[in-house]
Amino acid sequence: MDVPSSNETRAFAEEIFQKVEHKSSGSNLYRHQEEAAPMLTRKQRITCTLLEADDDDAKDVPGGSVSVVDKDVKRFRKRSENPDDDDDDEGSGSLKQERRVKQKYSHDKPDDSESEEERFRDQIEREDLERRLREKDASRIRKLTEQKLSKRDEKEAMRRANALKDDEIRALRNVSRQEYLKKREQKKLEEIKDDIEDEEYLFEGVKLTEAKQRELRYKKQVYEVVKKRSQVDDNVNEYHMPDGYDEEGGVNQEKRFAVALERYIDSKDGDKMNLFAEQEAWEDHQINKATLKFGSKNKKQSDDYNFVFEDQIEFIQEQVMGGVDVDEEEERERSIAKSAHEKLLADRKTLPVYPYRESLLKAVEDHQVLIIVGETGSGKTTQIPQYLHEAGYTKRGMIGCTQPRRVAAMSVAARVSQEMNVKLGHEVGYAIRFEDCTCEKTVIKYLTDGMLLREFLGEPDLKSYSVVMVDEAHERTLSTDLLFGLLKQIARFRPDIKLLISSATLDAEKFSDYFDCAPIFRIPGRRFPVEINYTKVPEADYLDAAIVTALQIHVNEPAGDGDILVFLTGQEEIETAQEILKQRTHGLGSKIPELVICPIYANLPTELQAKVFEATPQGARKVVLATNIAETSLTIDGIKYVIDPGFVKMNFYDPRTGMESLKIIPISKASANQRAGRSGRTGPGKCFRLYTAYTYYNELDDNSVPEIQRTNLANVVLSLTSLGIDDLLTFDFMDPPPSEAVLKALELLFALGALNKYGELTKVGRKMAEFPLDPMLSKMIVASDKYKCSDEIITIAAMLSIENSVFYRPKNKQVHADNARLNFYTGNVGDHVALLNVYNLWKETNFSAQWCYDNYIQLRSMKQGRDIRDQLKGIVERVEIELVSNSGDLDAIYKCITSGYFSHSAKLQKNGCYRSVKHPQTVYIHPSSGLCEALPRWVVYHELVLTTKEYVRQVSEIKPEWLVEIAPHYYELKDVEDLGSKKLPRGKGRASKL
DNA sequence: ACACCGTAC
Repeated sequence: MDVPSSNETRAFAEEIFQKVEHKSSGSNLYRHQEEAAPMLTRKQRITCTLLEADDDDAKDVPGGSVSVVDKDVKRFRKRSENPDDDDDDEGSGSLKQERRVKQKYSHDKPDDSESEEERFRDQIEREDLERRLREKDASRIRKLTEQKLSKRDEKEAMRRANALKDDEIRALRNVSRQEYLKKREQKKLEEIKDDIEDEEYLFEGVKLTEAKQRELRYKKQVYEVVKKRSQVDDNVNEYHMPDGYDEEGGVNQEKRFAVALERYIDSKDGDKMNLFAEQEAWEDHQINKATLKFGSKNKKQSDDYNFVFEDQIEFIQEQVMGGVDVDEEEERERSIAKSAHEKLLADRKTLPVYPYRESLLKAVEDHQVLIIVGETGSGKTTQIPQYLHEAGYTKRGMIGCTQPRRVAAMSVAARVSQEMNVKLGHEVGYAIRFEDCTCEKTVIKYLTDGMLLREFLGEPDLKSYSVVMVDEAHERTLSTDLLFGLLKQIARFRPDIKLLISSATLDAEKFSDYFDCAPIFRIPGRRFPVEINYTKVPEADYLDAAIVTALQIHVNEPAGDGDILVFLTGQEEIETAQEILKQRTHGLGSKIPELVICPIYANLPTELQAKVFEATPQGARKVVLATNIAETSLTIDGIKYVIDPGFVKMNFYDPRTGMESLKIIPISKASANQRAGRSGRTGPGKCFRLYTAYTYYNELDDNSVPEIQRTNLANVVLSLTSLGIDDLLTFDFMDPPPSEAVLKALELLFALGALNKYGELTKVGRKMAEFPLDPMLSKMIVASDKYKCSDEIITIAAMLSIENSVFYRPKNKQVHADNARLNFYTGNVGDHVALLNVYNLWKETNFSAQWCYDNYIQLRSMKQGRDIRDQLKGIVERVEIELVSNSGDLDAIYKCITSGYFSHSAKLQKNGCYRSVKHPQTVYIHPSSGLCEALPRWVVYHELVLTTKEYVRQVSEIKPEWLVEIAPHYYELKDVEDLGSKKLPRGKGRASKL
């Protein structure tokens, strides 16, 4: 190959240029003229030579091909003949300004004392500066021109691609699609054959690298498979080649050929690499599918999967790293590595974070708090704790790394334990609710952020930790936000503890500001390019637009090249979209390839969720209709297209009314980028945003409202109070919650008896803080001691914490599901007792899965409920509440519920709606409740949610006199005495003293 | 006439 590419030359030249400029700036230049001047000239000469090598562009640079030194001399001669002629050059504004400054500077010096030589030197300096500025302008212009050119190329490529699509559409109309596909496939086949022959000829007698050999083998395999299929299989629909290489015809062949040659030599040209990587990824994919299809399906699959996975990692590395030395060395290292573990170690070195190991350790050494910014896949979560361990930080205590999700904590811990070649739960462990997989030996501990928060309660200085890393901090969960405040606090009196805040966002300055200007350490990520498309005009109906877009992609893009992911807002919307898609694809029949529709949302039963992870059948395409669950919580392989309508359903809590509202709101820019990124996980992807670019740049917020500002804080306030933080209004939150919400929480805790009038924790409050539940539920459990029904109450508490996912109600079987649910309401009981019945009946069947299935109950939620119940049982014993059962006395249970929920009372009105007592407001019983038709006079409810109406959910009937009996500090007799009268109670009289 | 996500010693 010839000299460095033009890009490289230019970059080098610019770099030198900057150094020169830096060196010459300021007064230094004048103080060390003798030193500086010759150096300048030499460096300039190098720059110039380099620019000359870059011949195409050099012509655009004024004077670029003329030797600087010669020019200088000429210009000086001219100047010395005509020293006052200063206006022959037309500089930019900044140039002129700089010149003026310079002149002023030289005027400051007394003119008469200046020797001729000094003036000469000064002039050279000035000329130098001018020339440099001019060159800078030139390079900017050059860059702009390049950009323009590449844009033009892009347009051209797009035009060609569109022309092809038109072709395809025409083919669809005129010829039968089958015929068209067949033809195209044959053409493809010929192309592959040519390609293989070409390469074989080219590489004849050359010793090939292993990768190259494999590549050739793949190509042959592909050829065989395709040939076989085109001979045997008449159903072309099931399989055809992707469009990717039709677009550029012969030119592209050349490119591919060139790339094949340069592959291990020239890695600078990103586009070529992408093109190749895409093709290779496709080939790998196809071969894998072909081999999988003929192999046994149930076993050995994991091995095959691993094999492919590694190959994919390999090709990712080539994209990121490239370069002849590194690659071959790696190749050697890999082929030498025999055991799986050695391979893991080799993989570790290929992660983007690896080159930063030393500087990272240095930074951690020098600073107590460090903000780490790195894209997903940079290896920060798995590698950094290991580096710190290797550097000896674990001698003083554990390294804790928090994750917002349980699965993440578990899987990362498993991966790291493999890499370190230790058993999971020994040196490397994880801690999540219900599962503590650590021991005394544990030095690296992955845990959920909520879990670390709980650990704070038992160990307020976290002395067993030497390093705490808060991962995925940009997600700003309630727990991470609290951890920020607490960690910042302990960092002050524990100078030995190190804090790492890791985030994927570019908004790291905010984190840095919060942690007293902590330094930001950036690790470049590894990612495939994602092409982003906006709509031209705003779309009125995003659901319809999403469906149309999905079908467009399905028809226009080659089948088998990647699946589609659509972000919708909720279960109902997903079900609607599913039906419409089914209808439309059914209407098209066999004209288009098969479209597999996979819904996914958190409340979908596990068996149905699994469908989304199954491999897409050959020749078909999967379209995944997902809620926000696909944004962060789960990753689906094979997604190439993302459709983003730009909306999300979010929960907002209004502390004034105590009402939660589920609102569909536009997403944030951060969210939009996260969604787009889901398409570029395993190869180049495309994202279709169903809103305009203007909307994105001008109407979307940068980040979503952090959870702490839109949630009920009762639990948070109780936890913090039990940590001894009593002044919550001045607590150092990164984004403080509205003070109204804090006050509301304090008010509630006071009413529940958890705090005294000085805001201090009471005995009851201390007990309540032990429970990982809402304070109202905790109070209910604490009160059960008095009513002797703790056994039932902890079941109800456990069931209420999973309330929304107990009953499964699919759209097409709503009637069946509703009938099944009625069985639990026999005896006209409230929702609380119905939940108790569900649990007890399930327990009687010995926790049968079949029983759940028969009764439209979610097994997953029930299991979770059982776990929570077991945990509560343990805590109940510890806080010395007697565990007794009193199943006969339902009134005791209702009274117990009232002890926690007296503030959530509502009274029936004449027209069938309810009016909440404390903050007068019209509410309705949620249609899912068993009491929505019975309409009892007085009820307590678990929660108040605004969806389409103000609904109260999980309702039980109570007697009004209980309110006064149980909460005399909250209700007076006159609040409930108008029991018999039909008159509406006046709002004025009901407000009570606190 | 109806439900986003995730999490808690």
